[in-house]
Amino acid sequence: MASDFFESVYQVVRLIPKGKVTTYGAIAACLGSKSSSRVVGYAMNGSHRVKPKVPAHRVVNRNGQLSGKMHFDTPYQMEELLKKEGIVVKNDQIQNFSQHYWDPNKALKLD
DNA sequence: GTCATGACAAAGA
DNA sequence: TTCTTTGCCATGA
Repeated sequence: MASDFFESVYQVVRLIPKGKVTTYGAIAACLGSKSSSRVVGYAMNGSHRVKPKVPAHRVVNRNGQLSGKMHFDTPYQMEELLKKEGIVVKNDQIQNFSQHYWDPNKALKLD
């Protein structure tokens, strides 16, 4: 059972449009606690057990690195999914990260 | 009930 | 500039 904080995380992650990615810190900041990025990552760890699975593959660390690819069914599933959405992944690193970056704060503000 | 750990990030030295 | 330390909250033992 996910706590409210986790639910908020899942909610934001599900808002990420296809072909876009965001960072743990951005989500944490979106929730109001920029320092909670670690909790966001842990929330992603439980993302596989929530009913509406969240596109966790669209969430990477601030370096654009596929930090959590090993937590998927298969370690290569994450980059596969990203590639399918048009994102170029090289050596667990998203290329043109700034180009694919999607800011939840901005999206929510614009609504 | 407490202790340690985790898909991270920002600030200090 | 890089390296180290602290914060955050939930989960598991």
